[in-house]
Amino acid sequence: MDIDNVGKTGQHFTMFEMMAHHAFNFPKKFIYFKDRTVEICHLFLTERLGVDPTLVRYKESWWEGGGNSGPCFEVVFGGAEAATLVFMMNREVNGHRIPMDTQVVDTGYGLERLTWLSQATTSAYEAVFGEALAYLKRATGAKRVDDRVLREYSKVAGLLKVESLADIREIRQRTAERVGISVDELVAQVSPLEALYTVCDHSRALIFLLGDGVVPSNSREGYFARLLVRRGLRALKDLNITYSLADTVSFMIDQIREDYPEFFFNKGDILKLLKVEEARYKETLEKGRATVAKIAADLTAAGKGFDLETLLELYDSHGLNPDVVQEFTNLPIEIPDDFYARVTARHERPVAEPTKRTAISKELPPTKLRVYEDRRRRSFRAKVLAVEGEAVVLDQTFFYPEGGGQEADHGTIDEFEVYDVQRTGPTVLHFVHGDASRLKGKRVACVIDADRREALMRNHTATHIVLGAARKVLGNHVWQAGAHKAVDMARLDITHFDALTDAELAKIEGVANDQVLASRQVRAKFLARDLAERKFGFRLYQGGSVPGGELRVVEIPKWDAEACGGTHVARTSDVALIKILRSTRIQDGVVRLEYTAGKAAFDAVQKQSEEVKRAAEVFGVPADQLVPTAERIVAEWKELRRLSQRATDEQAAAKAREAVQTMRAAWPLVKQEVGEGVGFMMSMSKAIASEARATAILWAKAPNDVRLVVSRGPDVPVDVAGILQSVVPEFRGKGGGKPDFAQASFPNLDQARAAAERLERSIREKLGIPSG
RNA sequence: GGGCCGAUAGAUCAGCGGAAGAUCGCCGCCUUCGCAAGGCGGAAGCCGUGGGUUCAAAUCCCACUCGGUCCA
Repeated sequence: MDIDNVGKTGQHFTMFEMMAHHAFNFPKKFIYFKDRTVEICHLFLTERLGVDPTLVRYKESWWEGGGNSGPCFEVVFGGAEAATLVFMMNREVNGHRIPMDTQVVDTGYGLERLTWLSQATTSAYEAVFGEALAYLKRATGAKRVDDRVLREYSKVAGLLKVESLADIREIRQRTAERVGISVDELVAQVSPLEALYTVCDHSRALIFLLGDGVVPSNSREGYFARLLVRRGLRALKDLNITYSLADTVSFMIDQIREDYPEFFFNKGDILKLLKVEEARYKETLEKGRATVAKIAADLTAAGKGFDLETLLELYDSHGLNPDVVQEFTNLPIEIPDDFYARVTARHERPVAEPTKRTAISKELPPTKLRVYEDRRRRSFRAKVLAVEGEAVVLDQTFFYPEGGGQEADHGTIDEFEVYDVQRTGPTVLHFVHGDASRLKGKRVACVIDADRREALMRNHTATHIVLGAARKVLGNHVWQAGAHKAVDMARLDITHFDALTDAELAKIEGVANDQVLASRQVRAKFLARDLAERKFGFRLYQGGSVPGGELRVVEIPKWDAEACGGTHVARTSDVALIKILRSTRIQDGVVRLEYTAGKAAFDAVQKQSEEVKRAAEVFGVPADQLVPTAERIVAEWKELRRLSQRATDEQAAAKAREAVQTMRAAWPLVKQEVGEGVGFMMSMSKAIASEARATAILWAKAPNDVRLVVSRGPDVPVDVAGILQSVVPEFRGKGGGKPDFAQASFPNLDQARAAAERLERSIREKLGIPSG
């Protein structure tokens, strides 16, 4: 869906609510399929909604997706697609299409379109956003638009495929003709309404996005949220009213309170996110204003206007679309119809090749995964069913295969060391060092590395605790955006609109450890999906959605509940200690927390205090004096550096003055070796060159070579760099510079001296004064 | 996940191979009954971090960190 069209066509929405009915036809239990589905649909439309049956058309075509396929019907009327009926009956296996045992009916009805079509309002927006629109209209005092204009407009729009600005222009053209007014007049009438529609639509979409845990950012769905906010704000600006997007959203949340109480509950968080995003856009615009002014000045100086390339660059790199740029400058701007397509084209480059995965081709026997039966079991016996390379397949296992961000268990199978455990379908692969093929068919003794497993369990439970703590401290918009649990460290990525302050971090750490001390139970149990969702809500899916009708729910009562397949300790107190090590903003809208639990946390704390102690020893002060001492010493160091630089400058200037004044020549020329070092020499050279008619040739030893500089005052008519370049190669030197300042280096002092001699002669010659 | 832009004085930025600049702000002086404005002077910089190229790097190349932005 092209969000550019929202508001303009009378029927496009950013978001739509879909209603549906499904039927799963199991082999032994047939419910209904094609004919009956179409019948149900038709009855619903004509009898329930009262749509004229002659307007409804059913278009049959073929649907494919997610490895499945089957026939489908598009249900179209009034030029708009109102529903889709899909009949899944095949599945793709190795490029072959084979019939499914269970045939599925999957339908979708667009609520907004049905509302529109059954209410016969001037546009879909009027039907869907009746009250919110009224709210905004009161604020704008928007002139009433002739219903006839709107009706024609959306009728024409419905007939055409809308893909570009050109299409929109055509719609306007045709509508204007039909109503009998000019295009300009039409646009003047319609555009305030378009803006209103856009605001309503985007506000609603944002409520759902932000309410479902999306934080505006610069990537993925977060970016979509950002886009909606920015477009919404621009539309509001066009309307010239003082309402903020937050006001509109707030009003709408109240409106839909009954249907969506969870958004009402999270209203504070949603509005907070919006306000942050609004402020951020304002900042971007402020910066943009300066950028545009600068570029405009450069372009004017060059006698040019804004070209396409500049506009693309401004939008792509600075977030300023051409409309905004036009507001900031008086220079004429031309925007081609395909501007946004060109932006997209800029990004179209060969995609990175997909990472190759060594797939195990053969069909392997399934493993009975028994980890969840007993979290304390560390040794067991099992039968080896197969050995594939380094992978051992057992008939049953208590090893935890890597998953849910938790690393795999290690241990041994007989004398073989298990270094990784992975799951492929129903099979668990235990990777061992060496050739274990002789174990095939035998019963083996398996032992899990207990320390490792316990560390992983603590870190995993700690992750649930920290997530709950972050949500408590930062707000309900916090969701898990990724997580990894290793042995000595765990990390959790959370959605949040800003980097964390030290205070917030300390608070999260504190709250998390309170939960550890509270010694809450950690319960894990399998629940039917609908039951689990009803009890805990969609917050369950912190690690993404989970397939299957049954979920394993890990619950810390009154704190956190997640669908999770990991291993956990029995009580939060078993985590012992949570130490947050650091937090970084890994991208806009996502903050990464790194922490450890249990023994590793203790080690981390001990290591930190060890380091503080050692640092204190370096300064020779007690540990509690470390900070003030470090501050003092850095301040002193800066002061000393400054003083030393000033002293060098002063001494060098004095020496330079002395050397120049003793000369009493028309063109004083100082040539000498500087014993005080390269820095001193540079200062001196600069000081001499501040005399209008003076010239300096100085050299000094550097660690690896000898440096020489030639500098001259502004009145001396000599290109010292030119002379230097012509003289230096003869003495195995290299260098260059500007007409009034040049430098070179030589391998040793003798070469430098000889070069200086020659330089002096050349310069004197140029100045027309005798040598010596 | 991919692309592009950026990081220099407290702030905003210029400089884009020859040892660091402007404007605002700050401090002092002049002018004033006082304030603002004005005039003169001054302080203030590991030129994001680490490597490389070069006689020479804020400047060119590579990596990293941080920020901005666009696209899927």
